[in-house]
Amino acid sequence: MQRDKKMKKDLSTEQKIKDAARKVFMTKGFSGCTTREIAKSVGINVALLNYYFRSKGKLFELILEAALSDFIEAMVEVFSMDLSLEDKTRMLIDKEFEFLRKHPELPLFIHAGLNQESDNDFDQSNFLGRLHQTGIFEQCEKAQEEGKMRKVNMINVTLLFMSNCHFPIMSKKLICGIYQMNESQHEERLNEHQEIVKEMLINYLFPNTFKNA
Amino acid sequence: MQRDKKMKKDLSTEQKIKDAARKVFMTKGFSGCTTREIAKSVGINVALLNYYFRSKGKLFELILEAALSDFIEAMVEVFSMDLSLEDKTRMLIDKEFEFLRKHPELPLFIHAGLNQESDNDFDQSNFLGRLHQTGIFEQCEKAQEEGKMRKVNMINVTLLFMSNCHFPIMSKKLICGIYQMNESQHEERLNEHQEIVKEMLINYLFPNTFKNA
DNA sequence: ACTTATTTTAAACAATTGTTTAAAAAGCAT
DNA sequence: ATGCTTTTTAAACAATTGTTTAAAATAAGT
Repeated sequence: MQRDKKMKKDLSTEQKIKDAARKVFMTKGFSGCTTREIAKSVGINVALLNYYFRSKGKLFELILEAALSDFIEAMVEVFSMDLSLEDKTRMLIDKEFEFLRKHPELPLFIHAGLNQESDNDFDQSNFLGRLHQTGIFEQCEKAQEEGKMRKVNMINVTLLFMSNCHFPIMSKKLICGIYQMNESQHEERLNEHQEIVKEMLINYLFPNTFKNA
Repeated sequence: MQRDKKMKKDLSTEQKIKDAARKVFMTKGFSGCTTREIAKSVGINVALLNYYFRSKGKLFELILEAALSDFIEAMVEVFSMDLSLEDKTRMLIDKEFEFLRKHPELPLFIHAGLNQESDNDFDQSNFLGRLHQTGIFEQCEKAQEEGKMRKVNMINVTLLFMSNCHFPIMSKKLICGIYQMNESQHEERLNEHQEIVKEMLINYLFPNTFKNA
């Protein structure tokens, strides 16, 4: 009678395992760490890990799904606001940079994690549906018909946002390595980049509002 | 007397190992594969792998370094051409997309690989120096002083290019997962994105040459 | 042909892996 | 306290890991 039957306990152990697993998986990846490492960082026995979650793989899938959900939810939050598309653009980029500064390992973890998994059916959380519910697609479609927004496929719009927000964060080591920068120098570049991306994307997606550089 | 003493042999075994290691490391990452897996894919014994290269780690570093060099070299090639900055921009993006379509695992491999390593001193190949030799920095500086190019730090310029070329490739699984796309649909988005990125970056970096959308 | 150096292999090494088993400890109702 | 369930542990499992050793096969030099 594993869990699932009665769940009255304090939940703290299960949650502590998840937290530790998240931290370890994030920084080292699935095959880059061991179950014992995770257990040790919680202060529990290895067997307890398989007691709560059935296997290392199952635990990983859980963490990965949660990570995906986290960052889709950040988009949903902004899209649900009552703002113009230009303001949503600015807001999304700012929120994304802010969020990713706190969780810089997240993008790389997600992409590497998805590549590790064999099946790509992460439709369980219905991310597309959650995005649709915000009405962002209709808002864009309307703006595009009115000539206020450049007619670009929404998938490409998504790519533009994600490319310019996620990549600068995940490429930290590469960029610092090439340009021989330290942490604070990179931070400075990142801050400037945040403004660059905002201006560039708004200029490109809403060309009528800005006619000058 | 390992290697290094006399190297007259045909080299094919050593190269075959490198090729196989590159392929396996690329798709599965350092800790995602085993030395036996690599050896098997070459058709040799495991010990031979440690005979040519001293350890799994050493072999990995070699592959990673070569991968980094490969993609810096692609940039160097374009920067060395006798073209205007606008043309170099277009050329670089096209070459980058073309190159990455052939090696889609490369960016993720590099970023994940750099995170796995403890020391980030990959200055051995002197990437920055190679970039400087092309004269691209002077060309940009001159254009910026003449008001033909937006005054943006070269590190940010690098980030803009890499973000918009690398990320669309490495995010394939994520984007396909969210938007429920198959291979060919994704390919279509990618082709369109290539044009989008070209126009967007040129509009942003060289605002004088294009005043309209 | 003989000697020497290089390349390749089979086998073993000790350490670590994810997972399971069986028993102990802790909680909880009665 | 007594039973029962849930939580936690220690120990063991078989499989796999990277690496090494010692011997065999091949090539090269004379």
